[in-house]
Amino acid sequence: MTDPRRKTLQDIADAAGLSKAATSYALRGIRGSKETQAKIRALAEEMNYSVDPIARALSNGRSGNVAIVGSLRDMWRQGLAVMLSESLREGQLSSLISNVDSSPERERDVLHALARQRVDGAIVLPVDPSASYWAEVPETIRIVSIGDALVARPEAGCVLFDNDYGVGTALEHLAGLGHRSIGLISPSLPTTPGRPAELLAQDMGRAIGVHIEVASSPPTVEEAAAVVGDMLSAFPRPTALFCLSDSIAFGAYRAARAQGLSIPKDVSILGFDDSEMAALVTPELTTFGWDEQAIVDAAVHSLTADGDSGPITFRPVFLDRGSTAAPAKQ
Amino acid sequence: MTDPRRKTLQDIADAAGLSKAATSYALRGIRGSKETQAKIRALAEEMNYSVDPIARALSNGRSGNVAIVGSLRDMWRQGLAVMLSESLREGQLSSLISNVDSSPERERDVLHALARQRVDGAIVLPVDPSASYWAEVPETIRIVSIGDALVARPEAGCVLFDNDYGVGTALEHLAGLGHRSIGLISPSLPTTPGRPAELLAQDMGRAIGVHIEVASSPPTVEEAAAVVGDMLSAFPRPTALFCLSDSIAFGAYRAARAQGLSIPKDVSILGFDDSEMAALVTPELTTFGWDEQAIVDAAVHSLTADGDSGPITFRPVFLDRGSTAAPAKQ
DNA sequence: TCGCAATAGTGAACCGGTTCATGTTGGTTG
DNA sequence: CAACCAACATGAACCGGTTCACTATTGCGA
Repeated sequence: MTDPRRKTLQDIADAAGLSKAATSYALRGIRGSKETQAKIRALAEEMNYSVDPIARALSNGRSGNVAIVGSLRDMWRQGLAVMLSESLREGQLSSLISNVDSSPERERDVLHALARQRVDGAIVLPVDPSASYWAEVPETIRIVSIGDALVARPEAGCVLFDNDYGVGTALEHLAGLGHRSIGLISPSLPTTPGRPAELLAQDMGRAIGVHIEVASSPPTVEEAAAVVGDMLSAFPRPTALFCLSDSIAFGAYRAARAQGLSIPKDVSILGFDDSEMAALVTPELTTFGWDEQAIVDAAVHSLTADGDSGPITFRPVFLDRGSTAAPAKQ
Repeated sequence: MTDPRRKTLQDIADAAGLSKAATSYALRGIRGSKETQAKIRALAEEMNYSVDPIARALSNGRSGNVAIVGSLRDMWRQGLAVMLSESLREGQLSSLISNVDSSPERERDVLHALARQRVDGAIVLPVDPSASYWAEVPETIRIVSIGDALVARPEAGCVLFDNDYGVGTALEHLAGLGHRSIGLISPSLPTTPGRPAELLAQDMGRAIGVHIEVASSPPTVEEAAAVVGDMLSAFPRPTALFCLSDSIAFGAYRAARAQGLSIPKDVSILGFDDSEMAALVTPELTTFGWDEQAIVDAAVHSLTADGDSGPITFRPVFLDRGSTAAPAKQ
């Protein structure tokens, strides 16, 4: 591809002895006789022509780019982002990936940048689903959120998780083992009120007589270790930890070990997401798994399909491995 | 942002009572009096105007997009990709991330797609650095490769790893413990000849009287477990495994356990990359760490800086933890 | 044989910026 | 006072497609 100059539509038109317009239509199979279309296609192939996506974007208003925005510091979300971008590519869409850490400010900034970036849509793993800035993204940009519905943008598509089931199963499991004091560590913001999982857990805990203490932590092993460390130094400390992401659970492993607590004898740990590493730590992490590909497909479908197909909910699968047990007598 | 219609340059020009041209120059501070520039800037701010990146791209030939291409299935590379995109964003560049798994065919396809995608440059973690398709990307697209130099494209920037040091240190360490038969599992292609790390290891092994058996594996825990499983079922089996990525090392953990081998008593395992999980598995993984941020900065700088600044080489840091020991008497 | 619709193809306008070649000022200088 | 040079500002062309409104053919049924 020594690329002396990119071929343009005009070049093809000239070679075919047709007008630019006819060539454009033919290439897209919109008008013109079958023979003309075939001829033009062959010619384009032969001359190694391909439409300039930028020119097309300027002309018809769609860039073919989709933004993927979220807190992409833990491995599960990073993996999901990569899967999303792959799925989008199959639909001829490019993906612009932006990590916003766990910061709502960065989320807001990235969204504003998006508005001028001319993306056709966005798939988001929202940091703050209740923020008002979601309404500030132009309606022309279609949004699909994963994990939480965007309150300020009810028309956005969403792919939800069955928190009722997940939290219910987790609490039943732990309560069934005899735990009465559970720490819940969530990757969401401490300031965000009314996040389903936490509230749900507290309600359910109250119903079955289990005390639930809530904390939040950035979703990296290191930072979670610090948060969990604090929680475990309290007295009396919780006998079980329900971590809403595997990365946080791994941080809990580290914190527990740093304090000389053995898992699951001294403290039970429950994760969420079933990352690649869950079955590899010792003891193996009890966690919840997903069908990630199905989640990805649902999100992409919801973004690209015509009618908006209401929220879709996925139910996690409980994977009982080795990191929970009955609490030691205290 | 109810966005009745995006503001255009013409709107600003009209509001300012100036021509489109003058407005364009003023906004970019290229021409016009300081007062005019300030006035226009203020007006643009006030009217919530921002240039349409697509129109600009069409006009001046640069899209402001950079592609990040590589085998992004292991956590270390995924993390690196996210860091790269963040660093690029600080330079006002958007990043298009494409995973090509470990497949040279997909790498080629993605590169071809890139050529028509109008990216300004690409940062690649090459799957097959010796492939000829690297030369097929138009010269107008600047390329920086991380990890290996692209033989077919000598003018590309590159950020290299000090394989001499890494492999040397690893072999010395293992040989020093008494290992005489080492398995080397690399994430690169089995078909790719002359990859530095493997050849180096074999040369060095020969020099110090250690047998080195080479295998390659996709960089996911699961797939690596299969490859290592085969290696460990051979007789006599290697007493130590040098895995060229942590993900592969974790796969080796799984394979060793599946065969009832204890680490490091029955088999020593050495990783590479010092992922977040390395210190969390049991026993803690002995591995090599990087200054990822420095690598990212070097790559981005090499892509955006004016002169091309020759290859930069990073030296890994040996992190001796608990996954290696002297081999058991056989 | 006529009339009419469907089909093939065309020139020109448009998307929203950048840039070039060309005015138009005002102030300095011989 | 004419001549000249900055410094500013401008109209028009351009980037490479899409699309609209319109003309020239064709084929078909009445």
